Amino acid sequence: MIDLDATDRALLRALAVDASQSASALGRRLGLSQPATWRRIRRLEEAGAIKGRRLRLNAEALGFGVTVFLGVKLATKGRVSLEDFERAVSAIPEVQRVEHILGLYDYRLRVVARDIPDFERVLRRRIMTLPGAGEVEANVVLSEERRPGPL
Amino acid sequence: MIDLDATDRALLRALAVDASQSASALGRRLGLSQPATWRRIRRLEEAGAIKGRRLRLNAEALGFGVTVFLGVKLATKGRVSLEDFERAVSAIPEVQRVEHILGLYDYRLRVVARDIPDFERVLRRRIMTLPGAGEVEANVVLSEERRPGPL
DNA sequence: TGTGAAAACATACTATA
DNA sequence: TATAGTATGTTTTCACA
Repeated sequence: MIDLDATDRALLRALAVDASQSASALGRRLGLSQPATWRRIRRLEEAGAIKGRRLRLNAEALGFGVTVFLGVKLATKGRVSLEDFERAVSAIPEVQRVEHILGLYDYRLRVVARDIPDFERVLRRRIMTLPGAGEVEANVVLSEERRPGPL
Repeated sequence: MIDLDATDRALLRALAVDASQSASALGRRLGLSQPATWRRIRRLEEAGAIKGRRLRLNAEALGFGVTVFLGVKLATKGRVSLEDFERAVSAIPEVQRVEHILGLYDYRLRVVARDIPDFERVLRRRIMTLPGAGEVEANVVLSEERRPGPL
């Protein structure tokens, strides 16, 4: 585990909200020079605290208006079946996230589709045919809010 | 809805995986000049296809080893109670995502905590006391894979 | 689209605690 | 030893012809 001082935490908090801020702008707000800020960011990357930068896409604007969470229960739960399931599910482009969880369902999948008929196609042709897939529960996402998290 | 040509889609796909690529490096791979690449990215931002850039943090390395999904059923479901609930839940720093969904539960919350005792504290002091919160189901996340999604 | 100024990144070197 | 600052080269961004 990496331990951070207050400045590192402030940096991560600021970058978690908007990663397209310059080191000099960030440093100015924290009372740090541009190279000092840059070095801290680099150190956090090397230490593994920062895994990378991702684009936040607007799925709706790109024609993917339907997001659904699927709870999937496996019929058989050996080590092999988990790996088979994960491999097969990773090959479905509409699956945006695969969560292996503890509870009533074994996996939670975040699936993005153009519309409801498109989602039905994915569900019937892709999800229901997954190796080992048993019971499936679907939850349509009405709205969603992302927050920076603790720190 | 924005419509994209094949080059735009290739750009978004590449940036969705790693947003810290320069316009010149991206353009080189796509057979595009640096300014042309840069202008396309800018156009996609202005059109709203790109909402921003986020940092991918390593929660475990930062001492937040426990991620739990909570399904929350509201006791009363008027318009006011939804807004009250959402406002109150947004004030909890450990809540990383709030999903309003259709199904057995009304909301799904992604909660990040340092460890299980820390999670219990959040659950008892913060979640159970939310206005209108009824039944709560918890699913500990064992592992997780993020994928670029369709496009 | 290509060019060039302005900005940001990245590194060397020095100072300070 | 660890992290700050100043100075400076390099790359990227971004506007304009």
